[in-house]
Amino acid sequence: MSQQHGQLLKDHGLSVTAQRLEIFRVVSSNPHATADAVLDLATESLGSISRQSVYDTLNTFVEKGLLRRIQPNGSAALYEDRVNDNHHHLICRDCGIVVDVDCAVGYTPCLHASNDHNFKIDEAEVVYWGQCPSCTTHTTTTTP
Amino acid sequence: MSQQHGQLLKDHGLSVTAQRLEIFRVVSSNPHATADAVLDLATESLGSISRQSVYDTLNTFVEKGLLRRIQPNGSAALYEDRVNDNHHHLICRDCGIVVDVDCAVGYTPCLHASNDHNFKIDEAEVVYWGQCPSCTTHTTTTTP
DNA sequence: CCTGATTTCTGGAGTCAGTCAAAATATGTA
DNA sequence: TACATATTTTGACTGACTCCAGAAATCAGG
Repeated sequence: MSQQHGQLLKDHGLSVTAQRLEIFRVVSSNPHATADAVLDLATESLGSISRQSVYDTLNTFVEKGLLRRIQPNGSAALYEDRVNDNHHHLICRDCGIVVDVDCAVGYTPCLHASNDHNFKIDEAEVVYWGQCPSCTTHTTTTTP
Repeated sequence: MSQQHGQLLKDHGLSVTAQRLEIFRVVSSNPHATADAVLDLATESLGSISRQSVYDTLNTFVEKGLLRRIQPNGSAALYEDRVNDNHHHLICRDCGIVVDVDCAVGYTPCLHASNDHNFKIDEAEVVYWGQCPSCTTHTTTTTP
């Protein structure tokens, strides 16, 4: 498993280090984790790792396409390892929880704008905003 | 014109102030402006206005449905006054320009997630990322 | 196993987007 | 015009990064 991750890093021209392997592992097993959460989790298992390394590594991974970064409503950035399917996100306006949803129709319909204005479009970002089940029940009315 | 805006504010139960009128005017004539841009522009024409008022007013307007807020991945929130049609956005990764696009199919198809996880979805925000025509010609390769 | 290159650590400074709380001021209605 | 309410100002403050730079540690190729 780490074996595979190591290979993945090499394939992307990155040297293999304990920190990188661990960060990748943490994000894989904790989708939608913040940088801070990654720092905590990696510190736990690794003994210690610097905040700077976490940010550096996360950024490198996003650049190389190993991870995907999502940044909802002003909250901290979240990282996930599902990079090769085009799935979208459902975000609760109240508690901020993020849930994956597969692409509405399956065949990336969202990649086609009605008029592309001659842009070279490479990604369609879709965010569904709403209220999650638990926030719905907690608040009888909307916002008091 | 400001006359109309004043009425609009009253219709939504808001008192009419110079700041609000100006902020509304600025957003109307500068669609996709950030809060900071609004602050700058309003300061220019008004002489002075506080950062706080800009944020307060923008939030109030969004709540009242006078403005729409879009929050693309990784950028500051943008504001626009087209609130009654469901249109989407095209953003250039290089220069950051934002262009409106009408909804792909016309009948808000994006409002249906493949699985809504019992969320009460109230909005689907779609952002197409790519490279605008002028940035495409300026850069022969991607990023040097 | 050596060596050069890459990565990590440390710690501090700086930025950006947005928020807080209390005091000062303006608005609109009686 | 007075007054209660709504709005704005002020200025500090927060969280989440980002950048810097030098030293230490680690990695990978020969």
